[in-house]
Amino acid sequence: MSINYIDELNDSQRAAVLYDNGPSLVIAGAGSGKTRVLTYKIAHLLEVGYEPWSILSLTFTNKAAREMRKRIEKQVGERARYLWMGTFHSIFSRILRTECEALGFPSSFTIYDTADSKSLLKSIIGEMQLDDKKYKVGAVQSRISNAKNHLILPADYGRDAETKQVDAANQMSAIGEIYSRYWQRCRQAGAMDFDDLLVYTYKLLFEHPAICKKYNERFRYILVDEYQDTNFVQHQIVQLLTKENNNICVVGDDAQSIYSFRGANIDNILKFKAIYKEARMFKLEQNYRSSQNIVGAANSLILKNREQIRKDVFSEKEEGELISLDAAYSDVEEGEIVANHIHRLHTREQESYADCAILYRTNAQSRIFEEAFRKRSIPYQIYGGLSFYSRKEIKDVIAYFRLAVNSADEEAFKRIINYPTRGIGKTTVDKITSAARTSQVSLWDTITNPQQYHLELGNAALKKLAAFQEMIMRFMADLEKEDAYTLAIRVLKESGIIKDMGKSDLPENLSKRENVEELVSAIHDFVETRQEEGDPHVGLVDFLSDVSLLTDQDTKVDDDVERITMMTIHAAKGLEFKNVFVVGLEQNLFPSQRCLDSFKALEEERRLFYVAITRAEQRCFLSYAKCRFKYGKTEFSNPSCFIADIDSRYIQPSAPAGFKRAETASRSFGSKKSATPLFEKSLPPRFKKVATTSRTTALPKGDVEQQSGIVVGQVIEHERFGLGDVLKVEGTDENRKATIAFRNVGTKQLLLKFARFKIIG
DNA sequence: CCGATACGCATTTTT
DNA sequence: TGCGTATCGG
Repeated sequence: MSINYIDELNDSQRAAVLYDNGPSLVIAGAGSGKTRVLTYKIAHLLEVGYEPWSILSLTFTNKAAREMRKRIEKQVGERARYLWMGTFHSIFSRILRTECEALGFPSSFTIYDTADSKSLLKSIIGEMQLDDKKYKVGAVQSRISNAKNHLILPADYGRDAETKQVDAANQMSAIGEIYSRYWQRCRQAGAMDFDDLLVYTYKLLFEHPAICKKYNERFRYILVDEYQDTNFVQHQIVQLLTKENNNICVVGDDAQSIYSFRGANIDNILKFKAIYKEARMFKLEQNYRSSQNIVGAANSLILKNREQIRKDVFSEKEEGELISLDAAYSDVEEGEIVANHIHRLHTREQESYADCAILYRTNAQSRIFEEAFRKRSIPYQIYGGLSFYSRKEIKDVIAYFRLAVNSADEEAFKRIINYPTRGIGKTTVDKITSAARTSQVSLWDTITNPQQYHLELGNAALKKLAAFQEMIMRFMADLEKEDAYTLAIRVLKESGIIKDMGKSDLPENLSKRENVEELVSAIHDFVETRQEEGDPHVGLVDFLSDVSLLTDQDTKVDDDVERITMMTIHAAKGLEFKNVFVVGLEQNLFPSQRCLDSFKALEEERRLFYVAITRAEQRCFLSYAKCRFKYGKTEFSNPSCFIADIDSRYIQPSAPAGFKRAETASRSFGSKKSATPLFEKSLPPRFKKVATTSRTTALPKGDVEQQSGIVVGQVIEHERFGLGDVLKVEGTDENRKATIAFRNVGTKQLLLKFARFKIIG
């Protein structure tokens, strides 16, 4: 087996692949074959003598890791199995499981997900008797997470001047104390949250030179994908792991850094060469995905960003269609316009629905498109929303597993102590909690030795607790004996979950049962796969350590049916579609208004738009609405400033009839608005009701007649439906209605009393 | 312990 | 506006 580097790689890809002597930075423009380079590079390393287990490659998603492993398998076969390949979190949790005794953690430590960590923070805020209106759990959580990402531990937190200042400004000066307690409580519970997996890995390597050395010797070559999305602590860990061999290859695209709100630090990639002084830089600039027009448009857009590594992305594909730009009057009309486009593509161009994607800035925007598609029976699929593993029923079941594996797990305990209902109410739980706090032991220990920890409860309550405790003990006893699947079934039966869920046949209950069944079958699959791989005992412990790091992205969606994909732009990163619709291009939506005051944030939004456009292979459609229903109100806005950032020669100049008018109209409207920002809240004068029969001051009939005097053949411009031709006018006075054929929304009957429109001609 | 009702909040979310 | 959660009362 030999790799044909000449035929399968272009010059710059080949150079990046073959360079294996010291650190390198691969700047991979959108669609430039980044994964190809990574897989070939690993194949090359194997060919020149690296053992598979001495190569570590880190990704951000399980999906990316799986796909890469699959592709490498195709090239090098069996050996791919022994590569260290996975997400930062999964690889580090694996290391931590073997080494964490050095940190004072049990190897069976629990991983707290965001919900667990929120719940713990809530308890702490309550215990400290802080005002939970001032100390919002989410805000506190993100402050702590931010500190961890910057390796500021509780002991240093108060000392950090900037941190202190920010917290004081937000009237949350107790955050440091909350952080300390949270840190302590996680330790007591034998739990790490997602950030801890990184922080403790760093601590492990930094404070234990022998362990650091061991892993430096193990990993002789390290590759990191999506380097633009790494945060400070990830960057530090990578540095610790590479300090002996200095063999590192990072791949990324600064232009696609869109996760700074999660701590991603674009400087890691921008300043890579400052840290690894002798690093070689390779630029992959040929885009194999998109037409020349799309690449040109994206380039012209990103050129407006100041902070970036210059590159000349080019395409040798066909020139392709120009980018289409549609101005809609309202969010509803935008939905109709997009649906019309897709309908046209489907019937006239034989495009599959599966080749079309709607990309938006916020999840809330999906609804209008759903309605438009449903109306036309166009199949669609929405990505995002509640993930499988964060559903209540799934978390409840898993909490049983967690408590059996790690009895100190406080969040798991609280979740299931009275689920299914076993008569252990809030008062009892409060007593357990305070007894546990006083003695500094876990909730579990407290109910195991109630008298030792002064748990003052009635006999009935004690009896119920003992029964609960015995049940969990039975599961604990069999952790080693039984496989995950068998034990999971027993947990479901003996805990009474199955009985509880069988109680009602309400649709939501049915779906809960389905979900639990899906979980059980996932456990079954897990056990079988591991057994096939030669693992003699696959217990719940193993399942748990795997499942905590899974996300929605890992649950498969059946793609047998051809349907339109709808998702946020963030979710679309790394994907590609023949036809892409980027919608809601309005000021205050995209870019989001929270970004307008910060230069850095605005550039990130622009990168987000860049990511959106570069998902398209052949056609890219942009659209915006002049008004949009938001929080129960109609809000008006201007087209996104990003539209003007695209060189106009890439944009289809001749919009269909009506659009030009809309353009000019919105522009003149816009100039007014920017002069007086208050104005956007009120209804613009041109959309005053034509026929006003206000409740308080009813106009005389004659006036109504005159004002609502629209006649067949006229063209009107409606506030939400846009341009339309008057087909018919009937009825008198208050019941007067008109039938209007709107150009983009179809024919509608409007009661003139309520209709907001103006007569154009 | 559940249901009704009120209240507040409302980007993006790889792990 | 519309949802998810918090709280109170039966």
